[in-house]
Amino acid sequence: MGNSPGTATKVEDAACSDAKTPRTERGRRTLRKLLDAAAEEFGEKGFHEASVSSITRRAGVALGSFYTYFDSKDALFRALVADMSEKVRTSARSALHEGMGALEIERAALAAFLRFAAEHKEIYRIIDEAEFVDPASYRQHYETIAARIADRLAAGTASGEFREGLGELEAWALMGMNVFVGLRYVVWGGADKAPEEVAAGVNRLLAEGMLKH
Amino acid sequence: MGNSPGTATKVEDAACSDAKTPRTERGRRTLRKLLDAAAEEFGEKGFHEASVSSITRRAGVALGSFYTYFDSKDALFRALVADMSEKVRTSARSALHEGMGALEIERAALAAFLRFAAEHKEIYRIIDEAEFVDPASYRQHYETIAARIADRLAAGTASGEFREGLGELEAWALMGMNVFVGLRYVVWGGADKAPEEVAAGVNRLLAEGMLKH
DNA sequence: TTGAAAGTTGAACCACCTTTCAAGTTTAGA
DNA sequence: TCTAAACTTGAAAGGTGGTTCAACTTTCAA
Repeated sequence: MGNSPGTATKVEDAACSDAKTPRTERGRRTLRKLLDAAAEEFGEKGFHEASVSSITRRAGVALGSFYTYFDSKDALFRALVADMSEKVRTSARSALHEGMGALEIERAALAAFLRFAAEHKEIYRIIDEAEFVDPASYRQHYETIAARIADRLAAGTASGEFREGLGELEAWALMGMNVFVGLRYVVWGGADKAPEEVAAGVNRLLAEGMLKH
Repeated sequence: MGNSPGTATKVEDAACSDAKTPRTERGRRTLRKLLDAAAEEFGEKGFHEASVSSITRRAGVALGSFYTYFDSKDALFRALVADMSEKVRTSARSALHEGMGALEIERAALAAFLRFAAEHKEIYRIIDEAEFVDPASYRQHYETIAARIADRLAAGTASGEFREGLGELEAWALMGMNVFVGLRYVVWGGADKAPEEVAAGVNRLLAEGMLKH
């Protein structure tokens, strides 16, 4: 998965809520192998088709070792959702810089999300399946993102760039656009459109709407 | 489920692709009981938590009878997805009338979809789960709807109401908005906002965008 | 009325997978 | 070096639930 040291730490942090924290270097390596194997396995097969034995086989550890680190298959999935959810938020935030205009911020956040999704197509399947495996995290994932978008919209209104009346509804609408164009042009691909092109198109819709003139 | 005769026929039609068509009146009644029970069961529990025996119990028929009508649990689910997908499209189309403006059409279509979702909250879970159980129908469902939206946008441009440059990307963005506001304000509810209010908010975003003035 | 086709029934079969466990190996610190 | 804790191992327990099947009942047309 090619983690930078920074994000690697994050994975372990997020996972620790459900994982039994390893105390040795060997333990940390095994936990990491399990998490990486699980991300691949769940991404390819989905939760129910994926099996613990197949995950341990992929990770190259014994079946029984799994239960040294996780209480259950469910617990592993929850740890993964928490981790992916955190990564999505981080990727968008890292694209924002001082001095950007409100509209520019929305374009940059979407472009960053799309680039992230291109490298981690599993997120869609993992987040989507959380609706069934772990509804609470599913809901929290989207509510957290919507809240962050709503904050950005309010800031845009405060700075005089956005009109009045942009609230939760508009945040959800924007989030829905972003998720769906990511599904269509990044996950389903077809190399149809580049992330920047998609982000620009959505941005224009946000700025001008659809009416003539 | 309170089917009008029209939609009831549709259910059977859609299901027939996978179901073994019953030849007697009694058979048609049993098939219908199974489909209705399955919609409830899958909606409440999701595909994997739902069990064939629980569906037949709910329908009041013997376990073995299930296999008179469907080859497998998967086949039943596919029949249900086809049916639900058709119903969603029908509900939006039925809200459109002659002489409506292009923007008005979008508002009416969204409002109709939201009202439909309010009465059939199962659609979200069933369509969403198709991503894992039957990926081809999942994809087809959204591609079909996006194509229909794109047609409406093109018509709006042709009539001079919408600007140039509205294509597939904008159709997917619009669809994403509609799906997500439906999830937030209808499926998750909270009686927070009425369908018409949601549709009006999204419509304004479509018309004016977010910029000041 | 009658018999062949359609439909019903539920116990049993079976394949699959999560989880446990007791015995063995490695690690880390004193 | 030595030992207690951490970690590993894979066979097997235990459960679940989809699917089959052979005996039985109902329907329908001739």
